[in-house]
Amino acid sequence: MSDKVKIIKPQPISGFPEYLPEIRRVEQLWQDTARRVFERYGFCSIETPSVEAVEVLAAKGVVDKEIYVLSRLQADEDEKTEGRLALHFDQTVPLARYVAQHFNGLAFPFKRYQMQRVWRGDRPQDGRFREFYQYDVDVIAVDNLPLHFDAEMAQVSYELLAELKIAGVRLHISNRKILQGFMAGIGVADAAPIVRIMDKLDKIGAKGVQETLQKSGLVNDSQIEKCLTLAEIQAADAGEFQQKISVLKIDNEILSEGISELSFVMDYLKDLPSGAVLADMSIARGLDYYTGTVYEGRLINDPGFGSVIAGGRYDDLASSYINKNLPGVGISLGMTRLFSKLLKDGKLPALAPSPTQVLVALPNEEMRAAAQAIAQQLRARGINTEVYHAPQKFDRQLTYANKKQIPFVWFPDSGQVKNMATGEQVAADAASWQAY
RNA sequence: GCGGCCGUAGCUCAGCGGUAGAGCUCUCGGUUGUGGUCCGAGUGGUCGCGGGUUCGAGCCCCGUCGGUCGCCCCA
Repeated sequence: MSDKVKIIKPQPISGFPEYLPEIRRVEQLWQDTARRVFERYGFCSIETPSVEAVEVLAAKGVVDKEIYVLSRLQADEDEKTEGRLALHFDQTVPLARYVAQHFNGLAFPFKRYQMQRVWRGDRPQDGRFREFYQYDVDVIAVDNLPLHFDAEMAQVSYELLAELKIAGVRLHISNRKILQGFMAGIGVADAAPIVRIMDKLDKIGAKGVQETLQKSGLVNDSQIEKCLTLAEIQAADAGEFQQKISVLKIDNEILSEGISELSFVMDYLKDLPSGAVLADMSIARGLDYYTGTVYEGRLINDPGFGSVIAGGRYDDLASSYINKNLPGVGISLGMTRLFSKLLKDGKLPALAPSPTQVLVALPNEEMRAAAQAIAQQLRARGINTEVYHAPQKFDRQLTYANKKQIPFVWFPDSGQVKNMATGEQVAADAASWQAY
């Protein structure tokens, strides 16, 4: 109580999410689950610094307007130009740098997962943050990386979502070579801008894509028709995909290669539940460096929300940092985006704000040692236990347990345990008591 | 970076020229140290900030900052 102290009004920083304990516990549950699933497939964990040298981040010619540069509040002029550091905007570039740097210390194919925050200076929006978690899974090999890994990425992603009981996400898969070969086959020189428009198919519809392409003036009507035909191809399995794409009748070597690769991947995934993955020719993520398989996870019921998973295969990932040929394939799960969506829709599991299972009540100061002894016995048996901090009236202590949703309260004076959900109270022994 | 909407209590919002409100939260109480439900009472706001119009501004005008939605781009 002072009118002299200047209060700095606490307020959230847009684009930098933070949660109450009960929500954070769900986030932790996601992380624990992801770790278990990734390790089940033999991926090991690495962690890289939050910052990289600006020149490392910029090596792939990424737009730098979204990169946060790090500087001290009072930096000398020469520090501002030399050896600048910036927050990483993804985990693929740091991985490439890491692999190049530790090349001799790693066994290949190198399978790693990485669950860190990344930063982008983009304008925040629904589902778009400036600081967010990505769970990245990648495999990097020397010279040759078997296609099985491309399928494994989809499999791991699916398995994680299933384990988290997240329904409504579908992984769309394509292959960059198909678009590339197709564009060459119909006589388009610069595919990128056209592909970017085709990518909006699910958002603006076939008509929207057609009109946008017409307005762009980059392609003629006959080409537009072919582009639309291609973009609208979706298939649940390899057989359906080959049947649908064969009607295009475009002869191009790269196109054929892409078709065969995508068929292989889809065939490998045939045992996943139907609807889990979908071959989809309209997707066009990461035009800059993906060279083969590309993935994009979208919400089935809200396609306009944006992608929650993105990834793909890239040849020579680390060529900017080492003179080796290191092909890789990886997938990045945009967990903060997905998390915020489920939170908003009320679809996250409801957890208590505290991990405490038993609150040992404190009747009076004389009982403190006895309360502590009970708590230690329970903790030794793996039960999360806390002792109430002060000898207050029991209604205060119970209110505390109630607010933290602690399921059991132990009364050391009577030697009884109260089940907060049922109100039932029974005698118990800390050496053998079971919660349920 | 460019356009539309919005800033009132801790939270969600009502009030749209004339004494600043509701619900939820929070605190206390409803005798016997036993919570949640229910009932009662109470705390809490220079109405984002600065200027202007007016007898009078939360309300109208200008500016500014912040938020939000869409576009670009992306997880």
